Amino acid sequence: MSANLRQVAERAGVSVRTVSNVVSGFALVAPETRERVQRVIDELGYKPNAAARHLRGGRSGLVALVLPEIASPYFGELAGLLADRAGAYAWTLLVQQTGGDAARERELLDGVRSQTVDGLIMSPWGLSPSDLTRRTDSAPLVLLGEQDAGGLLDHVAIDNVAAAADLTRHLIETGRRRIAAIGLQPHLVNGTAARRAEGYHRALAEAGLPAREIPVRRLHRADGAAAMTELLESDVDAVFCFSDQLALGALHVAVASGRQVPADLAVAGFDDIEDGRFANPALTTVAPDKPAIADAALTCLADRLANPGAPSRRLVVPHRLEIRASTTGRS
Amino acid sequence: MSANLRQVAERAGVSVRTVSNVVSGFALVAPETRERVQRVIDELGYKPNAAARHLRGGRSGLVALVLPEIASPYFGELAGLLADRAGAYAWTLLVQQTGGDAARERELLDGVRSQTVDGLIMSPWGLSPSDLTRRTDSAPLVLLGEQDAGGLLDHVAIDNVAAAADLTRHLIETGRRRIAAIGLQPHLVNGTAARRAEGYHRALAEAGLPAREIPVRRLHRADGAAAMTELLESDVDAVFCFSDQLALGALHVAVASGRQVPADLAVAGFDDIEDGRFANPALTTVAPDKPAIADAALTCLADRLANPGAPSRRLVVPHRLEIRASTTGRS
DNA sequence: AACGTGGCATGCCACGTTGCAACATGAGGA
DNA sequence: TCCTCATGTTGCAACGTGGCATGCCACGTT
Repeated sequence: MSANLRQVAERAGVSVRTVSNVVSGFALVAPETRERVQRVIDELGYKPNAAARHLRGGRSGLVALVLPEIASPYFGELAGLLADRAGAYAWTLLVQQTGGDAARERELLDGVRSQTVDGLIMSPWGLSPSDLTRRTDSAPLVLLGEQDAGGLLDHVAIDNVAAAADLTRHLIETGRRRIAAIGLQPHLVNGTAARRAEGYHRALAEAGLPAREIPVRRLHRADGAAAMTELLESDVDAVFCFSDQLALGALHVAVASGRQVPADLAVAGFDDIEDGRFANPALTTVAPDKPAIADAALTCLADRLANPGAPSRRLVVPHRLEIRASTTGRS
Repeated sequence: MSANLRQVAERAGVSVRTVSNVVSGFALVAPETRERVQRVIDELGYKPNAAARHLRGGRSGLVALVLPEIASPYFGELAGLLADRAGAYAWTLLVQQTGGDAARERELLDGVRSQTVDGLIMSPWGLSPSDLTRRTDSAPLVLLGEQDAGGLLDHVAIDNVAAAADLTRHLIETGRRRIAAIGLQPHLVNGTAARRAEGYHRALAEAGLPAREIPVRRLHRADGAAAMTELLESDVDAVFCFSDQLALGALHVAVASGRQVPADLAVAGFDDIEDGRFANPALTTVAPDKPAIADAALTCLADRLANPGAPSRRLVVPHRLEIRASTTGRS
């Protein structure tokens, strides 16, 4: 059991209030008093009680990161960046997994634990815009990924349409003509996959090429592998997967079944997860600026907390194409 | 701003205490009173205030997961399992990254945020046993991975010596004779790599084969790639990496430089991360029972919380060998 | 000598909850 | 009739902190 303000105060021969002033460092305290109190603080190993501060001040210093699954490399990398950078805002990150389940997302959005946190950073999959805007909880919320919530909520995303079009154009430039896309999720409300599909279609239309789409249930490697197995029977010469995980699953099946990548078949992904850089062959992908996403999300949350009434913002973060061996053949 | 007990009490015409009884569900409350109060609770959307509960009861419902980096697939997968299972204990997971830095680990071990949490689950890299036992904070602590803390702390691990020996024997059985190991971290106090090295040496000694060790700074793919680059000049016919990430980096370099895996060179890892299953070729590895690790850690923490004075335990979790194409050639 | 000023220090209170002990009520037994 | 007991219900106190208003003192000014 750690010491409290009262014990420090008694031992230092000052009032509780003065110790509080020393601890928070703000108010007027005579240098010698401050020093004496500080000595007692060190002696007793006093640490401010977070629960009391939270109750008194209304801030917990916690931010919830709500995402489908932390084990997914893209979210893992993002979580790492967020956790590191949260320190600059005196925040600690708390992880909530939803599995992409709409009911669970709604529950987390609106309460249970949300009283505990100063804000939420969320990547919703199953929630509709109306779910998002209808929420009753008042904790600031920043969305990751594209969510059309009628411009009523803060969110941070890359330009998915442009990115997908860029990547598709790259495939066309390397001579591919029968380019399939893996990764539409018709059962989800989440707009991200739809945006990427839009970019894919746009680039194909420009070049007068046909589209071919394979929907998936989830974005795991196994889904990419299953989709690729299906595609092996057709004569596609390129596959654009809407996530690197899908692409790695597809790549595995393609290579394992004897296809030459990229000679026979180009494979490209999205997200620039570390696995892709070390895949065989290395995976061409769209690389969102993840540090920028993390910074934007935290800054946005901090701004919202400081100014709850401000108009909501849509922050667009840069991305770039990472051309690697899986589409160009140079290793 | 959410309603509090007092407002519910006033509206329901009962005392604050009775509402509290209804909310916590335990004490004696007449069915009709309970129903009336419950109606008001729903009406006002009352949610218990976590800060006040924490202050009053001393429990926050938070458990800190302290690890080197959440973006590392092994830790990411483990964090996902822990986050999911924590719900069964009414816990929420909070993530703290150390980067493997000893000073940061010590800081997290002993305070700052630890007042906030009911317990810590930690995977230390840089801390010595004496650092671990010398800590002043009283929050229950469970260590992940092998840590020789003089038997004074709870920890959960697989039998790393046996696992490494098993894997090395598998390599020998497939005809390998010049087996290198990548992954010793001489600069770290962390005992895990040393245990794996011990198993590796033991199996080699049994077969009368020579050892060859390449130390690394970290366990990232890039480190495995660098180590493999070094090894390419020698004539090893198998590489045992102490993590799948190292192995994937090594595999990438080996394949990219034209080696036939597994014909010319077998590559094996440790951890059974998902990437390895979909690598080209798929990666042979030691698969710790991760769900069991997560369960053991949480149970252990809960037990310790219930009974702070109990003797500390070392929980050994099962593992198994996952033989895949990177060592056997069957894909 | 009286007054004003500014630097320090303090006491009181409230944040929302739950443990504890006490109290009200009505039923049942001596 | 009185006492006991079980069932419901209640008020008080305390967890540790920070905002607010005020008190105190020394010093400089009028």
